[in-house]
Order: sequence, then structure tokens, then C-alpha cells
Amino acid sequence: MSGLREIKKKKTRRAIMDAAIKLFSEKGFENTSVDELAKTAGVGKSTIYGYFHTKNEIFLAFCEDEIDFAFKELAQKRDADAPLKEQLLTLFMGQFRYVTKNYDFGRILSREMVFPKELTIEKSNDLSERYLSALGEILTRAISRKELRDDLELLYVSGHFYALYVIVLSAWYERRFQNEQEIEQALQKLLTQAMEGLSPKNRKQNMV
Amino acid sequence: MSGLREIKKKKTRRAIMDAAIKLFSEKGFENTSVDELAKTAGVGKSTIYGYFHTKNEIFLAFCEDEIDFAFKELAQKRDADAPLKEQLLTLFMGQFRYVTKNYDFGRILSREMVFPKELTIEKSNDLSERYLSALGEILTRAISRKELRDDLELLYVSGHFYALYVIVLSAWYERRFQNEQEIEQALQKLLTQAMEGLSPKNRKQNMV
DNA sequence: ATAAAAAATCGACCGTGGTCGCTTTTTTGT
DNA sequence: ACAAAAAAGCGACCACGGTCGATTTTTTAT
Repeated sequence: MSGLREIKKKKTRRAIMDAAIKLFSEKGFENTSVDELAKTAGVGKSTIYGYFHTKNEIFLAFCEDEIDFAFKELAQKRDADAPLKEQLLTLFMGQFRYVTKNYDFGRILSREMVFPKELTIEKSNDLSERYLSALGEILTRAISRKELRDDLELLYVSGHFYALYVIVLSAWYERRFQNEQEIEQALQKLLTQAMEGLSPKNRKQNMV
Repeated sequence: MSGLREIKKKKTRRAIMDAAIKLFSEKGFENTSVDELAKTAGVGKSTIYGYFHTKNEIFLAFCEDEIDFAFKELAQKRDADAPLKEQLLTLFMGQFRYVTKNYDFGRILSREMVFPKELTIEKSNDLSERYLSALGEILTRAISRKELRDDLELLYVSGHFYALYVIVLSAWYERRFQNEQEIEQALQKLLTQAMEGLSPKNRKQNMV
């Protein structure tokens, strides 16, 4: 038979992840060494590297779980028929709060998601995909409500909004904003700009 | 007198930077160790840390020089009265080419610029400032030519465009695009979206 | 000119992420 | 049932980034 090996692998992986969740949550990513992780998981150090390419990749796996949770929570409280801008604001602010709950946590995650290293591209893309599909869903509904142009590629619209979120997050890490409120205002302005357009030709009324 | 100390400091700094330029260019950032840097510069290792907080910060200083050069070059060949979109495209594609000349180089620089660590925030912001002011200049002229709305905060418009550039760069690092041409097309689409707006209300004609 | 204070320099040292070659466990083929 | 092959596990080891305490150089004050 051949199941045994697979079962053990699952178990080992689980043990590593459990150790990661415990230690990262307890003492943060940077203060947890791989040696410690190995010891806590009850495996050898190189065993860990048989399951993950780098320490950062362990972190991404850890985030996957977390983000899953955060998204579910968000999905619950979000109103699928609220105005687009409002929904985007809720989504992004939720993510912002989650990501910056811990300063370093957010930076590491963002770096890895936005500018991944070769080794972590795969894991990183899993995460990005999740963002984009959450966005895509919101946008599709907005299109059908005629709140959004329907002549564009969805991915580029998602990308556009996502870009604005990323730049605001970046500004936060550059210390251009001090608090959540400033972030929200900035996001608001940028979203409005995106909707109305930057060219003088198009702007008219932005009433109903 | 008191000049002596300052003079020596200048010299030491220069020596470190020269070593950095030499070694980073020769063998790349990741393959150059600080020990090596110290030896080449003819100083002790900790001396280096008296001038820079981290290895990454040395890298940023190195980039400052490089970017200076790249911008100057760009400024020469750019046509200050070309259509806005064209100028932005030239600027961003120039930066893209420069930044991705070496894969790792670009990633490290981007990470540090977009999501800086506390220690490197200052240096990182110097660089961002340079981008934003280059952008600001182009945009100001575009506003006076009525190519751009004049009722917005300049920083937010710069930020908006910069965001689009960053997201395209990110997509490149995520391997969503294969070559320069795809990058350019994507950038083009996004810039157009930004100008025309994403709301169905505003879009009309985009002729003269 | 000289001594005390301040600043700069140094390399031995530390903890860490990641690798290497060897050992143990599981699978496959007969 | 057994041997050979393959996979998974291991911890000693390495190279690197960064720190520390002691030492040297420069400045300041008298």
C-alpha cells in the first residue's frame, strides 16, 4: 500500500503549521527562529525546509489561514447591494486594519505579496488571487447595477482599485499618514478620482 | 580647528560607497557580503554600520546615485509638451526598464521604497520624493495645458498614477506579464482608465 | 602643551536562515 | 518475505548581517 507516507506527511505539515501559528502569534514572525519552530513542532530543522522553501513561505502559509478568516468575517458584514464606493471602502479598510494589526506582520506580508521572490511566487499568487476574486465579485455586481463601466476588462478594473489600496498602504508604511481616519479619507479621494476620471473632459456632475 | 573629522568622514563614506558601487555592480547585491564591502573599502565592518543602519540602506544610497542618473537621462529625451499619457508612459517605461535591468535589484529597491522598514524610511522617502516631484512637474504642465483636472490635490493625482505604475511592476514580479510590450499595454490601459474614469456616467467621447 | 571628553574605528563574537551528507523509514518489485 | 530504490528526516555546519566592548583618533578646554 502507499497511504502511510502521505498520512505522515500531512501530520508533519500540520505540526509545523501549528507551531508556526502558536509562535508567530505569541512572539511575532521576526522573533521566532526556525530552530525554535522545529523544536516546537518536534521535527528536525531541515524537515521544515522539506515542506517550505523559506521562512517567509511559512509565514505566507500562516497568512493564508488568517486571511481566509478575515475574508469570511468581512463577507458577513458586507452589504452586497451598497454603493460600490462604500463596499470598496469597507473591503479595503477591513484589510488595512487586519494587515496593520501588527506593524511588521503587515509589511512582510505586503512585501511578499506585491514583490514576491521567485521562491515564494506561488504562495504569494494564491493570496493575490483571493484579493482579486473578492474584488471581482463586488465589481461584477456593480457593473450589473450600472455603477461601473461594462466595456473594460474586469481584471484591469480590479487591478486599478487594488493599486489604489496598495499605494495607500504604502503611504502608511512611509509614515505619510498617522491614523486610520487619514487613511480612509485618502482612500476615499482616490476612489472618487478613479470613478470620475482625471481628465477635465469627463467630469460633470457627480450627483445621482 | 574642527574640519579634520568631517573631512575624514567624507572620505570614509566615499570609500564605502565606491566599494558598494563596484561590488554591487560586479556581483549584485545579494552576492556581496558586508565583510567583503568592508575589506574592499579598507575599513572595519562596524565602521560601515556607523554610516548606514543596514545593508539595505547602503543599497538605497547606491540607488540614489543610479536613479539620479536615470532621471537625468530621461529628462533629456522627454518632450515636455507631448501629450500627458505619452509622457507618463515614457517616464514609467523608462523606470521599469531601469529597475528590472536586474531582477533582484528591482525587487529589493521596490520593496524598500514601497514598504520601507522603520530604519530605512528616511532614505526610502528621499527616493519616493524624487519620483513624486518628477511626476508633479509633468502633471503641473498638463494641468496648465488643460489636459488634466485642476480641482484636485496634485499629490493625489501623482499618487494615483504612481499607484498604477507600482501595480504593473508588481504584476511583473508576480509573473503576470512576460515582456516589456505587455507591460506597456497594461500601463496604457490603466492610464486610459484613470483619465476617462470608471464610472459609466462620465465616459463619452475621448477624441479631441 | 596637556589632559579630559567625544567621536570614530575596529574585529571578535553572536544568533540566524539555510545547506549538506548521512541515517532511517516507506515503497516497490520480485 | 526480502532486497533495492526512493523518500523523508535529521542535526552539525556554514556564511551572513548585525552588535559589543575595547582601542585609537580628534576635539575641546585650560
